[in-house]
Amino acid sequence: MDISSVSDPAARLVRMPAQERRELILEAATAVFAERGYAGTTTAQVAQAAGISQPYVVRMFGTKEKLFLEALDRSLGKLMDSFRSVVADYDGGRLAEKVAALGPERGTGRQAHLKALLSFAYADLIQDRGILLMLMQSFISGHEPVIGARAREGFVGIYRLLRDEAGMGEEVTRDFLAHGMLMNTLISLRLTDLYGQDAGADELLKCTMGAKLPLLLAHETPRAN
Amino acid sequence: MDISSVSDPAARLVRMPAQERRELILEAATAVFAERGYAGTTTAQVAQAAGISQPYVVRMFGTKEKLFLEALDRSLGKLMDSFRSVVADYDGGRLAEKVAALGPERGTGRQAHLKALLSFAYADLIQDRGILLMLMQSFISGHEPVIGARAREGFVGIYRLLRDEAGMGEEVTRDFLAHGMLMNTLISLRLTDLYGQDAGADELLKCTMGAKLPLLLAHETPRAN
DNA sequence: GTCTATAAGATGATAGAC
DNA sequence: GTCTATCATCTTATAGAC
Repeated sequence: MDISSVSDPAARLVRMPAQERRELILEAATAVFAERGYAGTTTAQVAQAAGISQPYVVRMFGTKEKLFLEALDRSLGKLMDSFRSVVADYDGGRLAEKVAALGPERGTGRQAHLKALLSFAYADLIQDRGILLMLMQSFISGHEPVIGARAREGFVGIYRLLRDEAGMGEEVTRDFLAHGMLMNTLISLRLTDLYGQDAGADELLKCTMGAKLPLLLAHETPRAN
Repeated sequence: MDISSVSDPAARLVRMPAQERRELILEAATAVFAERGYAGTTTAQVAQAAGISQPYVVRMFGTKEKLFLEALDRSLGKLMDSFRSVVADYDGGRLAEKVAALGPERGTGRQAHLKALLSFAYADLIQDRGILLMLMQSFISGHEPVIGARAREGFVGIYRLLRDEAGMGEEVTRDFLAHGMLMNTLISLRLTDLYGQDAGADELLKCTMGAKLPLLLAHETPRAN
């Protein structure tokens, strides 16, 4: 995703409904905050990515912090929506084929099935680096009074969704989260950049991502700078 | 760890050997970079934490980036030293008592034993938030040309150490790393701040940290700001 | 080895025009 | 709804004294 072209830079001064512009800015902000972090991102970078002026970004969201919070909420929302729809589809019997394709080595029973299905859904979702990295950025914001609090709420919310709403139980949820965190780290680190060049990186990626690796490598991941 | 008192602020203008001052600055830099990240940290904050002037920090390390790299290397070094010494002690039979105390539910055999022992060593090491958070900061620096490259090298180095040098094998190493990443996330997020106040947070912490939880809660974790 | 002074360049946010 | 101009602040790094 090329940050500088989230929207057409030539198309300035185009009036548009506030809600539409809002979403456009949030998408741009997600991409920039994701790579550069809260402190490392300037409102001018977000503005450029969204194709509008810097003061307008501030005008629309009040402060940089509020903009970050909205972008984080948006990512968390997409994640929870994705998980909820998998659970609903599984319970509605609409994933019977996918379940059959999983094979027995991933375990049997509802919890094991959900774990595998949700893991695929997650790998799918985080093909959008923006979403994944917004989460990662939130994880390291524990010390920030406002953002940190929201980050904790978000994480606990996902844990509850998985353990209680989806009914995966304590241990399965923990293992699911643990492997998710490892996937996060490998992607965030851009370990895929070393794929084919470093035997250790290759094996770690294969072993961690399994059948989901091709999805990752398909990424165009231009080193933003 | 109170950032503002890593060294005595009153003790200015005390001459000391360059190497000693270097280590002092690196320790201060680790604490500050850890909480606020690379972009969010100013050289003035590091200077204050180290009890010296801002220009002297720059003078000694050249640039903020070089300072960060040295602090990261220092943390990575401590981590690898810790892991290597566990492996050496295990193979030297010097951990027989600890192994016996593990109980059978953690598995038997060299790999399972090492996994459990290393996991305790890790929990011990990251009682120093600085080390853990420096690693986390490096994980999200994938897009930075210099820091990102070092971060990838460091991660692959640890993977190799565990898999090959320690002989834990692919799957066990992956699971070890995965659960380590989850621990990292919970600590970095300061989820312990919610302990006793949020049932979800409590159960996630207990389930993830197991016997290592008391270690975590013992922390004085003043919300730096 | 360590400091003070300061240059040179961002950056978040506000004011006010169109 | 959107922009231009601009302020006040902060930040890295350099120069040079002690």
